[in-house]
Amino acid sequence: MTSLAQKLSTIVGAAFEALDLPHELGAVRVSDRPDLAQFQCNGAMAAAKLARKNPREVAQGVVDVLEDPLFISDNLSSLFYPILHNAKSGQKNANQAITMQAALFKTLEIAGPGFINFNVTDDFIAGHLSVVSGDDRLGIPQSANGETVVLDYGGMNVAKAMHVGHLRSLAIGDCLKRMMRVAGYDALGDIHMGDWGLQMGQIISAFEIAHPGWPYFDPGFEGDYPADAPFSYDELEEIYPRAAQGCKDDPERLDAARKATMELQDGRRGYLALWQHFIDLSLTDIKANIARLGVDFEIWNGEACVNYLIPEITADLAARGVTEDSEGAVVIPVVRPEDKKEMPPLLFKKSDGAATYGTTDVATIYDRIKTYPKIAKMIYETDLRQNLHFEQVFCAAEKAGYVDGIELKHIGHGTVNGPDGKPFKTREGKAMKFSDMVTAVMAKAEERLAEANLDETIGIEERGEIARMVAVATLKFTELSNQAHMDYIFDIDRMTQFEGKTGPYLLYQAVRIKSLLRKAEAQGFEAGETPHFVIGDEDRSLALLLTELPDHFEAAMKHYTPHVLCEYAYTLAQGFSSFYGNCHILSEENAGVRASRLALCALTYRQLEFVLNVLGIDIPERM
RNA sequence: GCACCCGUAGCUCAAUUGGAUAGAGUACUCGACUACGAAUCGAGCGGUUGGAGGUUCGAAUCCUCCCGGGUGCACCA
Repeated sequence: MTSLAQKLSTIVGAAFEALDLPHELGAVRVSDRPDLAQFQCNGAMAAAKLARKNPREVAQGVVDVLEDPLFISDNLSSLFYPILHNAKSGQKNANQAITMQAALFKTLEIAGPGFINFNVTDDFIAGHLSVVSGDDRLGIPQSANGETVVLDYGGMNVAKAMHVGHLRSLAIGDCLKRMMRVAGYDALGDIHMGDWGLQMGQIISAFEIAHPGWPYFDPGFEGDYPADAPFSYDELEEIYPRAAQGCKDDPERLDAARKATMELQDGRRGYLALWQHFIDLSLTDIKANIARLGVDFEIWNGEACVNYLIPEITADLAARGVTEDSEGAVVIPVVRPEDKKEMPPLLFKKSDGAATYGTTDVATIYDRIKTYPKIAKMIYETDLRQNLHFEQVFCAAEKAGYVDGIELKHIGHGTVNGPDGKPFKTREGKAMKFSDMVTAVMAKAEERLAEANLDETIGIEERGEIARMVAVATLKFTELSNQAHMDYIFDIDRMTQFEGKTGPYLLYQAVRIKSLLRKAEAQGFEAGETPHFVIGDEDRSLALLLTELPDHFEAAMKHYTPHVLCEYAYTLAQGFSSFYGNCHILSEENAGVRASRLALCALTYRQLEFVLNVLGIDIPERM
């Protein structure tokens, strides 16, 4: 099963092959001139360039092959089972072949410098949609077979409040994970918390200054440390920026922080106990935040999780001759032979022996390979500014020979700016907290729900849940519909308009279909399991849209670009809304047409639900 | 200094990776709720794709130079 355009590509590709031209040049796609045709193939022009021929002549040659009645029946009839199943196999004759050819193409013509334009018959569209309707995967092929993919996103820091920027990594990473699963991978999200660097030493030593009497700081203490932290998460979150600033201003405090970091990494008991409080408190906060967003992780590792592996890896890297000493530190030179530009070496260990994020990132790759024997990809979703770092880490892992046959991919997102185009700040000049942002959007959604004439049977609880779903749809859809690598303008007022190209629009259309289908059922109308589609002028554009899903999914997979799916979801929702406004569905008197239109609605709903699900957006029953 | 990213309609963004007449949303102006939910639909307005060259049947996309904005270059992550 594939898209309709891919089916056509198979036919046209075979036609190119019949002329000794590359099969791929027969690629057919939805036309970008719908006034001229439904589908187009541009390969004749590329082929003409290769063969140094006139493009229109090449195109004519392809069209001649396609118009040969025997061509399709001889080569490709198996592809068209649904519309051709009336033809008895093994009984091909010229008449029947003509029938098959005519059953596919309504028009077939050459335009401009050598475009081949196609219109297909309504029966062909109908047959295709019947098959799609009967397919659990809606025509999307499975491209993987249970290989493991680890996605590293979120990257929240311990003791540091989540801010608006985390929405980017969370939404994109989670969506990529869902895409990978649909494709057939065993995809695992790793939060990979920032819990092991100098910041930890900074906080520890700040506490040591403030509370020197705590048992965590007594080297001779041998008892049990308190199970609960003697400070709250809010206090922790507040102490961090002060500690960081303190180290900036005072070299002695910085030294103390460095020393504390190293001792923590060395396993000093009291520090570890204190550090565990940081983790516990931070996790509680993080889990509450991501639960509201509907995002989750399978792997709750942090940088610290590979600490025990560092001696082993350090030795291994040295044995492989990958590391070098440099100014007392251990580094990995990472210039690839083919690279022209200079690249600074990866700092693997600081001169005082402490680990950096270079250390833990390389160690994590090593660890994942051992933990997941079927690993095929590691995908990192972080701020774009870490680009160089990941290039270095990936190159180091390659040089060490850890990642043969494994794809390492960094997907960077741009900075979050305010409406003024500068890095986002609240009116008070502070970074907006993630939780405040979600709360604000939810409040707007509640407000909007209060204005709407909602069904009185919707209770306060359901209304709250609907508001949450609308808020999540808003946040994720605005986030995901931008390309990741672009800087991002965060404008909460614009975001909460809930009109036009927004998450709530998609929910609204989906809810409308759901409501319609409920009514249909109540009236005893059914589309049936393998619906028979009747495509008329009012149905055609929606029907054609419904043939496209696999193409968009494939494009999003290939380039790791969720915004392609957002675009399709919106186009489909809009196509439905237009269809809905233009024709009778329940009130259609012709039973066959009515059943077909209901089946179009049902299929639209399934596709919308599917895409929204991949985007991480849930649909309410009503709104 | 070296490297990377960005510049498209007033604003926010697309453009199937080199295809035809550069598309959406928003804002603005009209029009449509006694057929199924108006958070909707239809129509109009809006462009020298930052600029200049080049490559070719064809460029927002590729190459060169320039302008403007942002970012990164080992002991923070």
